[in-house]
Amino acid sequence: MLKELDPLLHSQLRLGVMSLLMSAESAEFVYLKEKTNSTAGNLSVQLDKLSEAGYITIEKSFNGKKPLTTCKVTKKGIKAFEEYVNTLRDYIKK
Amino acid sequence: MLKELDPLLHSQLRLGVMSLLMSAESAEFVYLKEKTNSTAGNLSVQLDKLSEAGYITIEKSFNGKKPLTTCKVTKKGIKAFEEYVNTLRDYIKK
DNA sequence: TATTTTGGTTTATTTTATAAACTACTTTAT
DNA sequence: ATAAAGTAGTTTATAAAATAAACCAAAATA
Repeated sequence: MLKELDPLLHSQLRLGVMSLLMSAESAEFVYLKEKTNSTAGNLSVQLDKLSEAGYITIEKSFNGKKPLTTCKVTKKGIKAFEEYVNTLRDYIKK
Repeated sequence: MLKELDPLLHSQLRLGVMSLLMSAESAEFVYLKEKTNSTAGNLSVQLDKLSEAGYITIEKSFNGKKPLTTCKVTKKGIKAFEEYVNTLRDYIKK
């Protein structure tokens, strides 16, 4: 029987964000927006969900006078991502 | 930039169905229902969507007196699945 | 022969994703 | 100096998707 895929990660945008964070120490809102080709609104909502779940941390600061939102994946997030990938492999391996 | 994941395949249940069909010549409704641990209603709806998209064919017949729904993946479905998997690899590789 | 089970479909509800509108501030052009 | 446009987001509304609930017809079981 196929196992369930963590619904928090099985979303194109949230998975994209996590994927980027998995290989980047930290990433800024604008960078994530560009790389995932998402709208600011959608990204904002999805980052909140990941943060709510404890998969990432969000830090708001300023870059000179502009607001700066910086995200990092947490240990919990890394674990969830790895589990998700393992589960997914059952779906996509031939 | 991350590419978009075929939304028709990026659904746990539809992906599960496709995954099973990719390695099974054909599969019956009841088998798919068990393997994916889905409800009949949800499965029925999702099979229709895959069929609408031309990713699978659905054949309705009888097994003695009981209705029997048999599904097969099409060439188009195989191609779509393979493309999906390739795109997905960019998301889940470290 | 009433009751439950099988194999589904259809419709309604909930959840999720996306888009649109808005805020607050900054930079650029006039 | 000030209007217009751009940046970096958030909030709210809408559309789409997934799921659950209700239903149907026939068959098997008690």
